[in-house]
Amino acid sequence: MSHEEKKEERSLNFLEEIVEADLAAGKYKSIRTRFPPEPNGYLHIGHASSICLNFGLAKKYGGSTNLRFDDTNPTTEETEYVESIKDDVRWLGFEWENELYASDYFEQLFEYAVKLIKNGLAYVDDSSSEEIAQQKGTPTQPGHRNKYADRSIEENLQLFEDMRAGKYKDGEKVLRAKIDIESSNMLMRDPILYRIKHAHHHRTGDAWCIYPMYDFAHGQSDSLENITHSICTLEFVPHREVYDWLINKLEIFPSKQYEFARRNLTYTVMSKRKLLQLVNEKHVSGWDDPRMPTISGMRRRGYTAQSIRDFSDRAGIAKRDNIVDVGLLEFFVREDLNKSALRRMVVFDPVKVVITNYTKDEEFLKSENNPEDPATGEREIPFSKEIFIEREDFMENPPKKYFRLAPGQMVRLKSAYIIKCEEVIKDAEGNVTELHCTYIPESKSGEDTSGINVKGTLHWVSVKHAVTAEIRLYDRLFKVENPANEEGDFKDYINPDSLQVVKSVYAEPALKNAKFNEAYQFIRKGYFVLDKDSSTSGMVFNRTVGLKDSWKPQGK
RNA sequence: UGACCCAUGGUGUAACGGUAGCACAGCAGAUUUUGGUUCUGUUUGUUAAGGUUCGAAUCCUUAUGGGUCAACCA
Repeated sequence: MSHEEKKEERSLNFLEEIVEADLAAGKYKSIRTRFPPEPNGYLHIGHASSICLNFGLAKKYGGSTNLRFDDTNPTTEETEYVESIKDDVRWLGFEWENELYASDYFEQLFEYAVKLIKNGLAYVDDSSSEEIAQQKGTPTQPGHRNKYADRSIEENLQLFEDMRAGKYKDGEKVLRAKIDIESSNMLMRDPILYRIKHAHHHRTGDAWCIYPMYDFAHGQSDSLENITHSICTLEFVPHREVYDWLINKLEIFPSKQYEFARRNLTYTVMSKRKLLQLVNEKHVSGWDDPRMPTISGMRRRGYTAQSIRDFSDRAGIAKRDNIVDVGLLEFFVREDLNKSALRRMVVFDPVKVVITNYTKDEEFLKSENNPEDPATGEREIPFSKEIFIEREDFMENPPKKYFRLAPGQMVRLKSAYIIKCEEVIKDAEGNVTELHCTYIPESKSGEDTSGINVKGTLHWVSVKHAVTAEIRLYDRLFKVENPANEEGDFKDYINPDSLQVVKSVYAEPALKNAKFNEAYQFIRKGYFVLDKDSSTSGMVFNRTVGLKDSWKPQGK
């Protein structure tokens, strides 16, 4: 029996295995992870995977997670990004143990550098950027040291102090670790530890004019925070050798780095550099454009935190390159929204239906707010002699399995009556302008005694009661699955039809009370949320995702 | 002509020397006052060649393919 139970459990990913082994071996009493964004852009769905991974791991094994901003490059980093990142992590549903900054450690890092110099493991190099690159060799050719590598400890100490004191201009000197200039790992060829940048830092202001490089900040910050498992993406694999070397020489807490493959998604790009380009060159309206794969864009689009967490969990992690079908993400939003979205009827492209035998002025019909959740109750929908239906829900010459309206055919109007199309009215050009129908009074929804069975059910809106709204329909941002892999500029593959705006759609009056952050399902159309561009003069809805549509017009 | 990482259906991810499974997608059907939901069934896979073993997706070797590394970015 316990055997059966075990088989039901989801197996561990490779990081969970490492953590369990470490815990079992008594290596740590509890684990500590960190999420270390650089505040130079907005978080995207790839980061969400990392967030879910780091916070999820700590949560699962009773540890904690720090939010640490990797802010060692003052020229690209801004407070605006810090705030958006904090918002996004909170919105995703995670709480950090401590809010920390690599810049908190600048003084400590400086002392670490001094220690290396005193031990003859770092030196000040006066070479230019080009010279250093040239002397470093190539991946297939070893590098060679220059004369500065032979400077005395005393001289190095003095020079490094002078760098800090601002005696030199940007680029005049750097501090380098003395590791192995001939290593097959280029990152071990005396990597730069500190560079001079007379730049204003978003937190330390003008206190410093030298800033540590990633390799001399990240591992040390991990160590200072007693991070047990420092999880990063694959491109940092070669950095691990430097990471370990520095921790070893500095004799500080031995944090360990583990790498996993970053999450890629089809029909979008996932690098901050590319996303920044889309924003700066106005291909999108901003970082939170609903077409962007950013957390803020997806939130505005109507994605729920739950669906993103489910996605990250289900997609899993491993060490091989991957590109997940965006359809998986859409599956999880639909799954979540189906349970929670309030149903409303909205006609996007109307054609008028006149119910010729309807004699009442109007009546109010009841309809469930969400068939998946009876607790949401019912609402009233006004019905009258003239209604709108979707233009695509009528065909004069329908194909075989067309369940909608056609001359002489009957359909059910959702939560109302069955109607029959009697006459098609056209203008001079032959366009359908009106449909004249009759209704079956005994077919009223909920009290149908007509005995008539129809295959199709349409959504509709009473003409004189309709309210209008603007809707924004989004499609994939790029025309190809992996724009980053295509020839030439990735921007050449932008989908010109990724946004379709319909200025005026017709909705049932209940939609007038739509609230922000509440999901709606426009019946037979898709899931929508109110956009922040809405005002008292008009509502604007974003389509989060369409409904799954298994109808194939071409039958056969 | 280097080093390192990786290779399981269309996609993602399991199987830890012993029946290749799960999710999405696809296909077929049932139910349905949303062509939605729900339910049922189903197609498709271990990069290749050797070796070790009673037994290999798993271990070894080689090949092939993909990725990463030559920012004073992270």
